[in-house]
Amino acid sequence: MIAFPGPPATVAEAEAVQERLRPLADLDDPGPDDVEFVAGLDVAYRSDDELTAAVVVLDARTLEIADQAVVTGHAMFPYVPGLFAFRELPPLLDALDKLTVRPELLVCDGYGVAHPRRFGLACHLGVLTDLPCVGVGKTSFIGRNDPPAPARGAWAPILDGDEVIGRALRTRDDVKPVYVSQGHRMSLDNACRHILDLTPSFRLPEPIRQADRLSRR
DNA sequence: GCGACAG
DNA sequence: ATCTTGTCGC
Repeated sequence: MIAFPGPPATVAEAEAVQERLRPLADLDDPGPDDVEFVAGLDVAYRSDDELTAAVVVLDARTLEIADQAVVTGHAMFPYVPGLFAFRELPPLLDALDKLTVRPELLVCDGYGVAHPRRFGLACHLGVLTDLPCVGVGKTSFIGRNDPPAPARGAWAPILDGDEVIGRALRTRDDVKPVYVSQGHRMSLDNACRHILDLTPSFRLPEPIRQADRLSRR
């Protein structure tokens, strides 16, 4: 695990960190076909800067909880679209360190390469842990996409100009899609396959739902 | 120049 | 993210 350096002092510095780390994200590794344990990560905000980070490890086959960890802390960086990893990363890394069961795949809320500098939270988290990592956003951020067909499993590419940066993936019939993008060591195809497997009942993947639930307690 | 803008 | 009532649908 690479230690998280102190928070950047300025927006420009934070952007420079992303530019510097971007080449370290592995977008060519297709990633594992199967994993035993998957972790979902989420952060809830209590007030302006008090936050609670939660990580829940699930058995990827049964989707039962195998381990979990919570960390409360204070945001050391303001919320700036494109830079919110600098708010959530420190407590999330602390929570990951508290785990007993080691996940082989990370699923985090927010984006990976579908980001202004192609280095969203999922990339940052993946690079620092060197674990396969996928980003799942709940709302659109960067790029444009046609609405996918209404059936679960349907998807449409998220395009930034000619570049495919992710997929709008329908995880439930007739429910708005989630936005999947590569973080680290996992292809977009494989990522979407895993996300569908991890989303049997609700709109959001089970690891994220559980982490969200845990973070608000 | 003016909005839009993950959580 | 969070502040929040009722309401539609399975």
